[in-house]
Amino acid sequence: MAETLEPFLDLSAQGRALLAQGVQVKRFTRPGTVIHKGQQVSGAYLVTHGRLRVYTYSPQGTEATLYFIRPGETCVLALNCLFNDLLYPAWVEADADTRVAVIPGALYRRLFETEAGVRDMTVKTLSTLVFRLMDELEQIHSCNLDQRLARFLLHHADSEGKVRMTQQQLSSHLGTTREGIARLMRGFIAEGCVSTARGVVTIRDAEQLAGWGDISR
Amino acid sequence: MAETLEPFLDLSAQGRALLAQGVQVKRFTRPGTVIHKGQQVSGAYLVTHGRLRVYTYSPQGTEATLYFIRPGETCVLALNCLFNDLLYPAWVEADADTRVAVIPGALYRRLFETEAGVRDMTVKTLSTLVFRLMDELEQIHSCNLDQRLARFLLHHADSEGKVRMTQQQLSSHLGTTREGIARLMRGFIAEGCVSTARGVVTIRDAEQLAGWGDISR
DNA sequence: ATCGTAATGTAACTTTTGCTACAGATCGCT
DNA sequence: AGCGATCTGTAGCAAAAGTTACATTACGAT
Repeated sequence: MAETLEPFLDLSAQGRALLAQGVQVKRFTRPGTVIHKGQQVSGAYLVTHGRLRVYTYSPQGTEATLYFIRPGETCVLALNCLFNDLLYPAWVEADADTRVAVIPGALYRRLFETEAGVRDMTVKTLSTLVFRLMDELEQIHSCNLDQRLARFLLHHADSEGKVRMTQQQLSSHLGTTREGIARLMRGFIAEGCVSTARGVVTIRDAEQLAGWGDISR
Repeated sequence: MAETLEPFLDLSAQGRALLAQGVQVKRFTRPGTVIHKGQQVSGAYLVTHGRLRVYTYSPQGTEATLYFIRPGETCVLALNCLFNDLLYPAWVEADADTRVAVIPGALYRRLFETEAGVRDMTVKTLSTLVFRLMDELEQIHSCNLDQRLARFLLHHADSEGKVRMTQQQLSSHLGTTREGIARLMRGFIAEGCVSTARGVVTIRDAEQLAGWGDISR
């Protein structure tokens, strides 16, 4: 079980032994809640398979996805809570069938002290998130929704230029409404940048989409 | 010189010796640029006196303050850049006469490996920022400007309930325009929450300001 | 004391976004 | 094939915030 974590942590022999003792592997299926807001965090969460989704609710009740955690990634918020003795500030649910390795808090702290690999991973993870969040903030107050959506689509398209998400999901990601997304899509479609179908957006002209807002409209 | 850093870092004897060798103290006066965007980061910046201001420009040319660094705090972005070999993603200027201890990158990394105090400080600093940023993001898509301004004022008032900033500065902090701030102030003043003068906002009724948006208007 | 500069106050207008309310389309299931 | 559920498309109105433009007020320096 613990072997799957190796590639991410790069541990010494002692570290591996310690880890093997303490890790618990948990499984979650499709729409399963992993952590509630305000919950005590029991340890570091390392996703090995599947995907977790971290989100909050706005006072109006709409939810906004903060980010996903893919295999090999940890939940940074949980790390934060561990190191600062805080309660978890958001919700987490399984976005697919997911396996998570939970490293109990005390063990994680011990590993952090002794294992350079764990330290590196921790700092890198935190740093990456800081940059992601700052970028997000900058975008929010320097771009309009259309530019943010364009960027989001380009960023999340697969190799065939398809983004397999419903407009509802897109809107939660951008913290806006479904109607808003539909309206923007209409604009994109009118210019031939994009075509839509149920649950899929297909990028037709990435160039133009990337330059959206610089030129027309 | 290095002694002023002690309280923040809590070092062993070796650590102190190492630090004493390598630290440089730099001084900056009032409107002095400390770091440019895209610059290589030479080390960790620890402010001992005065205040630094970290900000970015939006494409429209308006600047938005990200945060301040007060005595005892370090520049998290610089830490980030150090650990991930990135270029600095914003601008920094001295907001007052400021003294900064610069711990060169290599030295900082060495201290990080050997000194628990430095590790703690690093992780705590990063974590704190992550929370601050997330809170900011959440606020942005769940509060209107009036609520954000109210909160900002309450948060930044001194012991006499005064916030010594121009409306221009307030607007950069919230990523909006000066006129917007003036408009909101008018609302606050009308309700008697606040009074304004050149360069100062004085909170008259903190209770009401805190509950802004829940009740009236 | 006066003059220039920076800060504030105001107002009308425009754009963007959110909200409400449907209508139509697509999918899976029985 | 029929039905319900989910997803998408549209439209109109309201609220929020940005834009432009200018008047007024405080401060500081000479």
